[in-house]
Amino acid sequence: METTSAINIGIVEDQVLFREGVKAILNNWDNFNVVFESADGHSVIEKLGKTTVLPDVMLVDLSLPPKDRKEFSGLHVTLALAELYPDMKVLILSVHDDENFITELVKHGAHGYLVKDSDPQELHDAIVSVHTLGSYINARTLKAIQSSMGRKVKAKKLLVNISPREEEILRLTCQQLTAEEIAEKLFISVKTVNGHRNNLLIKTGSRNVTGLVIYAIKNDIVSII
Amino acid sequence: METTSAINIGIVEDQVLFREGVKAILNNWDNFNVVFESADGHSVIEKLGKTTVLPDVMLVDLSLPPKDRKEFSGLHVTLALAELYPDMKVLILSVHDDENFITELVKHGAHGYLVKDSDPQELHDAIVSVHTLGSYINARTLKAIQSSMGRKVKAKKLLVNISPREEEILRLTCQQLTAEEIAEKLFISVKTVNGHRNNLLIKTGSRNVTGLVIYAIKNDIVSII
DNA sequence: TTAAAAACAGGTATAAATACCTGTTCCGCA
DNA sequence: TGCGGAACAGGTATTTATACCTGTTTTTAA
Repeated sequence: METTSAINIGIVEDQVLFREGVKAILNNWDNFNVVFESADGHSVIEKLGKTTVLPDVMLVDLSLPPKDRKEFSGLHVTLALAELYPDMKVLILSVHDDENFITELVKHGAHGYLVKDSDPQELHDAIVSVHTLGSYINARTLKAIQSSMGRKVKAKKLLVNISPREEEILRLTCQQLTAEEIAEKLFISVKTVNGHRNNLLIKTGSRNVTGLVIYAIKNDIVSII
Repeated sequence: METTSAINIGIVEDQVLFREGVKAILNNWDNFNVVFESADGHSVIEKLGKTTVLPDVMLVDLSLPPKDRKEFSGLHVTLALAELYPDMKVLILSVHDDENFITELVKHGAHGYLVKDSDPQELHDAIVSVHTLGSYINARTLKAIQSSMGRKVKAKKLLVNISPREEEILRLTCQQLTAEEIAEKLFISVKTVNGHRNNLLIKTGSRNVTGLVIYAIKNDIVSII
């Protein structure tokens, strides 16, 4: 991957030492210009309005401290930046490697995610990647996204054998149809539908429809998208 | 991003010309070795079993033609590889830039996604990135993932106001507890639990628990992971 | 600082789902 | 080729969920 023209970088980070450290590291590379910095999420939008040189890439600390009572975390900064400056790339820096954290951020418009204990080379790659490719997602982040999307590669194998008829009834059940409605649709008796449902309960180890629905979603029998 | 040691690459692609073309391009770079190739999805697993040098990165054509009647597309190859060779990185090559296609693939274990009309440099970057970082997702792919996750975000905003008590009952309902069990757990009457459930049905526009469970999953009130 | 709204608790019928059965048919396999 | 197993269809009680109410308390906003 080649670094083309200079990249303007902004930093939103409350810890002074960390902020200065990152700045020092970034300035070690010729084509990185730190053109913006802010210590808290609240002032970011305000300060950006007064700036002539907008950052291409904004590094945002996830754990920005809420000012007053109102929450305005890295997530909110991300949301606001995505809304106001759609061309700006947001690269999250965080101490968390919690899957949910990562997924939430990416879902809300972050272009990349990096844990804070990454080495300088990783930071460099992430910035370049975010700038040139439009995103930076490493293996850890991808895994988080996949698991939050309900990747079910493993479970596919453990699938109990659901018969075609049972699957059909499961699918219709997930569409909030009652046994009676399913019976009408399939031209069979309500009792038969309930019979199949009971077999499904046993096969999937569920106690009631709730379990069936969750099973169906987990095993990609129905999609909730 | 620096290319470290040599990368062993496999190609699963039915179009001979395209396969040869990619091979020629890859061989132009010193540290890329094409060690495996296959024209269809079916023979991949079989052939891999007989191979001594396993590919680090497998390029998989998404639109592999189904052999006979049985479907065995790039998706199936991806699933099979993820299952059998968890360390192998799967990089999808596709003519489609359909969001659903991309998301499905990533969900099922692909480590990267690249449209076929990308230039050689992009292919190079993708292979290196998949190999060293464990993933390659460019702006287009990220957008697809985000938008497929995005429905959740929208729904979050349109969220009807579920009261804390209702959310609690919804959560327990999703754990396959009956109204009676929930009542015991919360030290309230079964009638009260049912009252809350009814309010939930109305608020979420559901017909029965099935709808509640799907609502809860869609809105991240419960996790199915 | 009160009205209004919403949360919370509970009640009564009724509809639906669940537990537990029987019998037939169809298919793989030894 | 006929045996075992599973799919499919149906039936009977019983349990559980749903529809539709009333009243009290707590929040919200004008």
